[in-house]
Amino acid sequence: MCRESDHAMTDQTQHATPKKEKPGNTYKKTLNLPKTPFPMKANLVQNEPASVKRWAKMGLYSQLRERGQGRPKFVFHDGPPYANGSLHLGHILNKTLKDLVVRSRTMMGFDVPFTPGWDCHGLPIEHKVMTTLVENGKIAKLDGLEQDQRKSAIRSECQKSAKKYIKVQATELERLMTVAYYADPYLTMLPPFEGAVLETLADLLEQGLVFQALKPVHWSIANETALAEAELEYEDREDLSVFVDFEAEDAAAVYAAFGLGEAGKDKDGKAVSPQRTQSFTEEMQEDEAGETPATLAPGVRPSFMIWTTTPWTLPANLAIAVNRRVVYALVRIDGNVTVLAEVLVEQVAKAAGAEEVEILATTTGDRLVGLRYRHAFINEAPKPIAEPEADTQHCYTIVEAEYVTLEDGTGLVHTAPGHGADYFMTGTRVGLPTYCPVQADGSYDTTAPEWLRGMDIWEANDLIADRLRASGHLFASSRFTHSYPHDWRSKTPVIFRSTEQWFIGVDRPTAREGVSLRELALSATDSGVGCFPEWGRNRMRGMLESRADWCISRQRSWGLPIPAFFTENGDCLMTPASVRAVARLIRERGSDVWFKSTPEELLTYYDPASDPALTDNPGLKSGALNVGKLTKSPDILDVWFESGSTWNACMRERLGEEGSPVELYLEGSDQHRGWFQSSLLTALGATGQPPFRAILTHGFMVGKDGKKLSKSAGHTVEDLFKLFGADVIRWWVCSLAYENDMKVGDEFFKLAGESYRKVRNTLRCMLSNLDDFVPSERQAGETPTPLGHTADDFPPTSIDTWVLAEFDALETRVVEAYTRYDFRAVQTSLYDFCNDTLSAVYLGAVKDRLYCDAVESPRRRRTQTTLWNLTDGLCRLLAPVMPHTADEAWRSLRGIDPKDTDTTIHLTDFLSTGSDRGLGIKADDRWAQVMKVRDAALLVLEKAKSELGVENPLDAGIVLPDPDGLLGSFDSVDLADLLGVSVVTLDPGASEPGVQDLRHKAERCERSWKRDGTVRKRSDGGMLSDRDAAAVGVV
RNA sequence: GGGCCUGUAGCUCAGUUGGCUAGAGCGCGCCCCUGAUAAGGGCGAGGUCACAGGUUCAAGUCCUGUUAGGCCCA
Repeated sequence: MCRESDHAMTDQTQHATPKKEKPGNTYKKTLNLPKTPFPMKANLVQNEPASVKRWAKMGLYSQLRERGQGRPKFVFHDGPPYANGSLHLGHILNKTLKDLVVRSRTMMGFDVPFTPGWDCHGLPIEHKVMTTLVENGKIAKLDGLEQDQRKSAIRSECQKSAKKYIKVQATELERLMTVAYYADPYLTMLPPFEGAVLETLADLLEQGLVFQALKPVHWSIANETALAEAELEYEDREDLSVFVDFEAEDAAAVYAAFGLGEAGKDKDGKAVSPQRTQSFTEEMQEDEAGETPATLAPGVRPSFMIWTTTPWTLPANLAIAVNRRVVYALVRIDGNVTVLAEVLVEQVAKAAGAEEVEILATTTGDRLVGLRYRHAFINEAPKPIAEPEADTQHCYTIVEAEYVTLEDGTGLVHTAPGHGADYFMTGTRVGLPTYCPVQADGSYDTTAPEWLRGMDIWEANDLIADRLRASGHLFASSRFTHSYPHDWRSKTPVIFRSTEQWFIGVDRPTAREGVSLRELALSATDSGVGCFPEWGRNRMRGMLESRADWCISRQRSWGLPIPAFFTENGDCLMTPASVRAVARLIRERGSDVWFKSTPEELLTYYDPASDPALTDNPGLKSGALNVGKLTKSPDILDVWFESGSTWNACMRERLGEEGSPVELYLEGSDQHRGWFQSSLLTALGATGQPPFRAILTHGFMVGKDGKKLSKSAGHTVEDLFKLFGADVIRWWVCSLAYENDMKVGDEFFKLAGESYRKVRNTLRCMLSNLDDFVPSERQAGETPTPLGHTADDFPPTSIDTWVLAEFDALETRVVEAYTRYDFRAVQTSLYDFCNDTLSAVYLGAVKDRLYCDAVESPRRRRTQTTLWNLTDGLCRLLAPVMPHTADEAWRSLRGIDPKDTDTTIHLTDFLSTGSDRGLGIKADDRWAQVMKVRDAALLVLEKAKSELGVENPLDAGIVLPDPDGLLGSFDSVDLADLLGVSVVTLDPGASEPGVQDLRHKAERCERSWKRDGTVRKRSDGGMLSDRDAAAVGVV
């Protein structure tokens, strides 16, 4: 039926047949051959969950805390992942790195409490919940509810979703074998946490950093609500696009900017136009462009031409932006003299069907900055209703902005700070008000020109175009199809509309230091905070220098309410005391209380009479404040403010003063703008001190090709555990150069699996030679020196001493690497030690004495003592990386009963830590020289293989050159075993190692296969060396 | 488009303040062992240090530009 398997069977038989009986097997049973229950196959998929269960049963985390009493604390803190979906590789990376920190510092003698956290509020969850509600039709019911009830209903769904994913992620994280306080994580949606966040907000208010201002947000007219980026759907839409001329205020200044010192002439005084003779005069400025005769004398008032697809925003135009580096042309087009980007002249002329086009002069954008213009249909710059005192002196000026491009339009950008994020930034920078005459329902308010008031903006488009055409300001117009954002629910077009938002000002002085948050943050970044890697400092600085005020309000349901109240007159009540009062209530009842209680109830703990902050505000002065008439703010806090407050709401809340500052924040490099920064700003604002002593960043996972990882590609975390096991995944993470991008792919996990197996087999090899070994009671502490061996029994020249000293060096190197968070160095050091020092050198060398020496021979017992200590120490160094395997091997070493759930390596320290101090054995300095000789000898041996036909090193002897008499101090059997040969002789006169073919010179011991020169026929008839004869008990 | 970062053998990475014939592990090839055996060991072949300029007696290492990629902005 299955031919292939038949073949396979045949093959096996064929291979099996020629296997001949080796001579000497009669003595095999007299050897001490390796034996161990520690399996070669790890079977991590089954065994890891058993370990996880065992640690849970023993209460490892709480036992660690108990043991940590009195130890110095290492204050470490978890940045909260978002409670949405299950874990991905990025989480695995981040959480494994954190666990390496927790476990290594713990084993270095610190108490490292570590509370995991989750970011629970926010749009992604709310959006997902809303999508589900829309899909299953339940939304209709909710939309019929009163606002607070509707929000409460949505919030309860969101909470369910967050809880669900917290559970999913926590399970996965425990499966990853991270050690943390999973019994009581911090969740940003828990009442005490929420209360503490609001208290941080109160601290910032106290410092004068929190204020209200207008800011444009995506706005759905249909639903009268603000929308986030994720709630937009882009669809094609046809709009009216218009080219509009805005006349220059000072024509002479414009001509001067184009190098036309005297109007109509270039720098050389040459007339730019034959018709032009008259010099530019003040009177000329009064001329209307339309009145200038067809002669088109350049003396006419020039215009700045802009292009827009949203004519309805023109009433809010407050500036025109240019790019400093772009070349602009002064052009005569069909009777007008206008300014636009030189490279776009042809395109614009074509779009308008202009016939007469002449470039009169050119200049660069920087020459235009600062020129003033007149609005096409508004005489005096308007002020926002909410800010009647707004400063309008900088309106109607040419400004510069980086976003000006030459892709379409005119190279001059209509800038309405109230109607766009870019425009808003520009407006803020140059001091323009955030003017937005559009109301929530999409109609113009009373600050708009009379002919627009109350009108719907979409209707206004045509009206405005007509008006511009009539006044001669419309250069051209056309229908334009472009991709335009739409509300995901109503499918209607979205607009940018300015609304009142809350901000944390980064340039406002704190009451405490009198210095701005930006300055505080920059100086902390420069000196107060450590950065791993160091370039994080630069990156952070750059981001702090350019960042804008922090908008902390969101118009959503799933979050922590901003505890502001409004009076009937529109005055706002949000003082440190009022916020603390609400915080107290929220600590007791959670933020849901905000949506279920009246302002009066919410302010139960608030006493206006004793609030000093009210005295400055005439509208709120005690007596003037009628709590019963207040309304609640509908806004919630930006989730970044919540996570940015964890240093307080988690760390100080749980550890008190000991909880700050945190020693280390460890996240991906995207958090330079995210969590690192939000935490830094809130802490500096609230306390004046940075929340962390150092930040460590890692890079991102990329595909095999070095490109961004696609979301769907690769395995799920569950798959990874099943395919490779958590220890292998962790070993892989440990091997990464995490400061850069890291490539992922199955082959990398497989590779990690192979090197894991190497480590495992090395441990197994040592364990298998300790099967008959019982550590003695003689040495105190956790690392007994077995069976009568003390440090005195380890002469500096013995090979055991050498390897123990190598281990000491390894331990120092590894612990130091752990300290520097250089886990890659940890991994390579550990691997190299297993692969090279142990597997290739030491274990090969001591095989003979372990197998062939009499069981109780001091030499054999000394080596076992060494192996025991090596295994013990190595397991400890490996424990942070592979918690399961290290524990498994360590328990096997001590012969711990599998049913024993109380004993684990994870309650021990590194050997070099505190009382667990190692043997402190010192090896001979000349070992380095011996190892060099070894390398040279192996090379010669390799040559002998092909030249002499000596294939088995035990058939050879080696003559080592020893000009300095250095090797004489070493045991020649040690030297021979190190080379795997039968004998070593020293020759002071030789310069190169030499090989002796012993096959015909010396008999082969039937038991040890060595030809050491002492082999002869024994009383039992066998050919044995002296050592083997003694071991067997014959003469 | 801007800020920060990365590019050294097929793969993953070391290469301190510029001074080596540029290293290691994996993989690969050849060989040994069969008493760590679905293991173990030895030897060997692989590199114009992304590319192009420049500084210097000397550059993987410093400077400039180009190119490919990543993160964050725009």
